[in-house]
Parts: sequence; structure tokens; C-alpha cells
Amino acid sequence: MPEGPELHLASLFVNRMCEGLVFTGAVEKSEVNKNPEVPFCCDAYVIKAQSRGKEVILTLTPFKNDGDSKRKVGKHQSQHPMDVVFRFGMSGFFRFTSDDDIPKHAHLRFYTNESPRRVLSFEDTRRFGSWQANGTWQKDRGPCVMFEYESFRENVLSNLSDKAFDKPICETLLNQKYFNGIGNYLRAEILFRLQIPPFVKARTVLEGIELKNENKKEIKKTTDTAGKKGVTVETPDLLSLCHTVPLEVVKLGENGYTPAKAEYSVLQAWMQCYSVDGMNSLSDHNGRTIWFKGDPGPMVPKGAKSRKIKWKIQKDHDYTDSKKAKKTHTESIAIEKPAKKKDNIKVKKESATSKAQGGSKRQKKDTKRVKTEPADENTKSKKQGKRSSKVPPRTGTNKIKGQHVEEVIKTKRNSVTSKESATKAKPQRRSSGTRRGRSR
DNA sequence: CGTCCACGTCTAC
DNA sequence: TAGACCTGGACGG
Repeated sequence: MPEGPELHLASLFVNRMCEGLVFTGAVEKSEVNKNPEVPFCCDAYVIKAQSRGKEVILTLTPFKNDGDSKRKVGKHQSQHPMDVVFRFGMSGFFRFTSDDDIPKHAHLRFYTNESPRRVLSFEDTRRFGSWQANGTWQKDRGPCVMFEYESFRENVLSNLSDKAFDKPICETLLNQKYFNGIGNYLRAEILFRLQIPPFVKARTVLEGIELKNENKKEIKKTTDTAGKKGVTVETPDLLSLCHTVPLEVVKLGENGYTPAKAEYSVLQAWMQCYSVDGMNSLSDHNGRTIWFKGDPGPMVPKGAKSRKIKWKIQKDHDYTDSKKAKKTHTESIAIEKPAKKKDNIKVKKESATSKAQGGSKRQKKDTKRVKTEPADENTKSKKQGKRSSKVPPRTGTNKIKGQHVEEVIKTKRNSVTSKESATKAKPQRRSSGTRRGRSR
């Protein structure tokens, strides 16, 4: 889940879980992970987190016992605070567990000084994540779209001559030099809100914004604590949505959505476009799937189209009937030269007429298979067998659909159980989103 | 069992 | 602009 909102939620999680706790000893790294060791060791230290775009910094600060300076300065005791910067890759997140419950892919671990000690772990299944001790916010990453909005906006609008804006808007949105925090699902959701074709040149889209906003005020934060209908906001532009849309996800988190707890279903229920049945999708020039509705725009990668809308129905909690025969749906969408100007473009989904011409171009995959496998050693003797991918039948509450979601979210705003439950979220795909435009 | 796909960078022809 | 880097879930045969 790691896009800007998840990174921020991760920092909130760390601060909440570690508040008042004292950590001790060395920071442990798993053997398999190739990231550098974190040379920090201290009898007593505290942990604080902060985020910026798609990075999180953990600050480890030696804790001095007030009153008498009882703390003996050990051999290699760290005396000064250390910042460790994290990037989450495709699967990183923080988790706080008991010592006996350290997850399989916990690659960096911080231990509390409690009796049965507990552990803050950086978990990262795919190991694309990275960290750097004594690190700083990565140079070349722009201001955070969520919490440095003014400078983010300035950074984009004052650099439109950069060739980064020669690309299709959907690709430029992933450029962290200008859109620090935006990732694959956010770009789809943002463009969808304004119905901007993903393959329109970025500069074209942004130049318009610059003009329109010359004298306008920014969008007011919707600070709706009671869901008022106030919302008297002028039409948001693309840059303001790069700010507000991620903040909507942060809000989901404040109301219960916890990336680390696999409550991905809440996020999925929020998504209006990304991976949603009925939407179109194509591979961009970098091989990343862009989801959108309607016209793809003129700069579509030639040759390869790509489509494939598949949706899985939740397996568990079924209605026993086996009529859910329709499992996967794959439809081809022929991109018929959108260069036709506006001609017709009926939106409402292409009719998948003839198949795409030739184009058997093998799409770039995630890589080849290299037969090697160090396999994460289970640091520490792990007893627990697998949790079985079985998902407890659930008491039907997990419907999550339409406004029911609103209730679920509101309802579970209370505690956040420190124990990490082992139940995995069931994969699920909305069968039909029939509820659009329920804006707040 | 094999193929495809995944919320992201990195760096090397 | 291709790979590389990884694990694992869904799906197809």
C-alpha cells in the first residue's frame, strides 16, 4: 500500500504505538536483506516518526533518565539521535508485535525494554524497500503533495519547461521530483476525478491550471468534522486534487483503515477507478498499468495496448450458490486512434470491436525467473505454522459496498488494538460499483 | 504446476 | 527504455 498516504499513516502508527515506550539495545537487520546495517545501539532510546511524500524518517533519540544520571555509558553506546530514512518499495510497512510474533519478513527490528519485550518491525515481503542510517529526505524528491502543498504547487508551476512535462500526464504524475507521494492508484483516482485523459501531455494539462489559478485561492481544506455540506469550493484543479485526494486516504486511516493490518478492503471501497470493474486500463510507457475511464488521450504508447479487466469475487462469505460462475473477465479494448479529435467518443466504454492490430508485443513483465532462492530465514525460531490462507467466514459484516462503508468506517473509529491480528484481508473485487458521485 | 500481476524505485546497455 | 530486484496470491491447464 505504500503511496504517500500509507507512508504518513505509517508514521502516525509508529508515533502512536511507541509513545511512552523506551527501546533498548541494537537495531537488528535480517540476514537476507541487502540494505545497510543501522549502527545504533543504546540502553534506552525513544522513537519518533515523520513522513514526507513517499518517505518516512524514524528518529532514534537516546533517552536520559531524569534525575540521577544513572545511565552508564556503555561501550558502544550511541550518544546522539540518529535519523533512519525509509522508502517502502511495493510492500513495506511497520508493525508492532510481541517478541514471539515477529513476522516472517521483518527486516529491521527495534526492541522495547519491557519485560516480555515487544518489537517494532519494518516488514517488507518483496524487499524493494530501503533504508539509510543517518539519512535525509532524498534529494531530488519534491515537496510532499500532502503536507507541503504550497511549495509542491510552486515547484510544479515554476518548472513547466522541464522535459519531465513532455510526457503523458499519467506518467509525469509518478515523477517524484514533482509529485512526491503520488503512486499508481492515486494517479488514477486523481485523473478520474477530473476526467482527464491519462495520455494527454502533462504540460498541456498543467499550463491550463496555471492560468486559471493565477489569482485564485487554494482549495480550502474540507475540515468537515461533521460532514456538513458546506463544501463551497471552486472547481478543484489537478494540483489541488494531488493534495486533497491523498488526504482523503489519510482520513480513511484516521477512521480505521490501517495499511499494516491489511484493511485494504476499506481502501478498495474508496477507490472509484483503480482496478475497478468497468474501468479501462492500459500499460504506460514504463509498463505500469494506468486505470481510467473513457478516452485515453493522444499519447498512448503505440503498438501495445493492454487491457484486461479481471475481477475476482470474494471467495468466502458466499451465498453458496455456485452460480458465481463468472470468475474472470477479460476484455480487449481496441484503442482506435484517439487522435480523431473529439469526433464522438461516447465514453461509456469502448465496444471492443475488432482486436488490436497485430501488436503481439510481449509486454514487459516484472522480470525473468532466476533460479535462486535464499528464502528469508526465519530469524528466530518460528513455531507458528502458516496461518493458512483460509479466511474466517466473517460475519457478513464485510459487505462493504455503497454507503454501508461509511458506517463501517465511522463505527470502527475507536481503538486500534496494538496486537496485530493475523487475519488477512480477503481479496475481493467489487462486482459493480453502481454508486457514483456520492461525494461528501 | 506455470503464468501473470502487484500500492516502486534504481542503474545499466 | 529495458531489465533487475523480490515474494506471493489469483488464475489457468
